[in-house]
Amino acid sequence: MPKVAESTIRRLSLYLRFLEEFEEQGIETVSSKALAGRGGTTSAQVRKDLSFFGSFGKRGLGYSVPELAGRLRTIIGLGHRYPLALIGAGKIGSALVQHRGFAERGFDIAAIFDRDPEKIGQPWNGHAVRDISELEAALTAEPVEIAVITTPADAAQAVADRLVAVGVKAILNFAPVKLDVPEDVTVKAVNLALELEVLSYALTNR
Amino acid sequence: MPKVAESTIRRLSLYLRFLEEFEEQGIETVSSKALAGRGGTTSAQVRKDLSFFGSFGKRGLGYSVPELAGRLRTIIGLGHRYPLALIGAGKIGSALVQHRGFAERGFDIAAIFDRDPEKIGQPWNGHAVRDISELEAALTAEPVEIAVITTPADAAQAVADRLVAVGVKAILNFAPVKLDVPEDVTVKAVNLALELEVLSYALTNR
DNA sequence: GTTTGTGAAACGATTCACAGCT
DNA sequence: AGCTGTGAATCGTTTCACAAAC
Repeated sequence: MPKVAESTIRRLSLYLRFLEEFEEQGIETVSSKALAGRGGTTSAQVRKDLSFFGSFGKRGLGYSVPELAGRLRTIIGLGHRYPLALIGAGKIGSALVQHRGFAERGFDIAAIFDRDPEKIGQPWNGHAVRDISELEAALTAEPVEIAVITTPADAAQAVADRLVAVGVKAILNFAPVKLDVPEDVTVKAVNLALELEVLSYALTNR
Repeated sequence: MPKVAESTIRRLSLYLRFLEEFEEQGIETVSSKALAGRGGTTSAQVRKDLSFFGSFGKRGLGYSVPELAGRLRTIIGLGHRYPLALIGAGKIGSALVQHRGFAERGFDIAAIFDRDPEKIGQPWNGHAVRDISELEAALTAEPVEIAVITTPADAAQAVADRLVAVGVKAILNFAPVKLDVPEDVTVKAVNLALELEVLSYALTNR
């Protein structure tokens, strides 16, 4: 398996989106230049990104839109749907559950856990909220590979430990703490206030 | 003004958080090693990051916690609060409005706009939703530097154009499209499905 | 003639290692 | 003795440029 930078993978995901748009429009063939123009990159970058995984184009012609889309789905691992566990039935959790973009891209929220007795058992955005104490039982019966943590910061590490114990291998973490996990578990952190601080810096330094 | 990588700015924001924790604990002085251990980096990285902006430490001793925190606030531009305009009173918007982390870090949602007549004028998470047609008038009367776009993809570029026209200089964009803006306007994109796809890739390639 | 695929070159970020203060 | 600040070395990513394929 080639060792590839995350920035490359992110661009591949974007290329896939563009290819799907081209597919809808019935466009059969696309050049690296056209793909690059659609996102904010260069044709050389597109070709280099793809070259890590193989050679999918025809010289002089470009890439077959459906073929390249299929290849990218395979590379990224989108050949099947992913059930997700969501821990934390709060504001962000609610937004994610309702978020159309997840299901559209193959990610289904399959189980929701919270600690708050007022929420447990209640219907919530069309799902039932389960008691966090059932986490082990539920995720043993129906395992997931990916979990999303939207708990407060002080609960996140304990939740992560329990997820890892039941075999979760990837975590999307919205809690503003660095999670400590075994190295075969992948964590992606999303920190919204941090993004605003980057904007603040940009505003300040002009 | 030094030209500094975004990755450096992101780490500075994290260092500031850690310093604030140390401050609460009454810790007076901290070494680059201690700051590094708290986030996931190295002491050399911490010192290099700070060195772009000056020399704030004492050799043999480390950094004064309150002083360094103050310096970082100045560098990042957190010396004052930022009013934000939010465009799109949907699920993600709702989560952001309620999100404690924004206000905690100095960002206040000051105006919310939507296109949906059912939402306009309604109280919504403690704020009033205004008609998007009032955007120019409202943001001229009370300008903001930073706006957050949570509209559907197909509305985002038009909204961005209007924001730029009323002087917005930084945009946090949750719509899954690349925004085209003048080069003096900074855009940060947040694409949640993309983060899951990065996890999918990691799961697939082991 | 056009566009890919890819080594080589350029660029950028991180890590090293040590001189210089306290 | 301990820890910072920083030039130099290393490592990784992007861009260039061109031969090969169609």
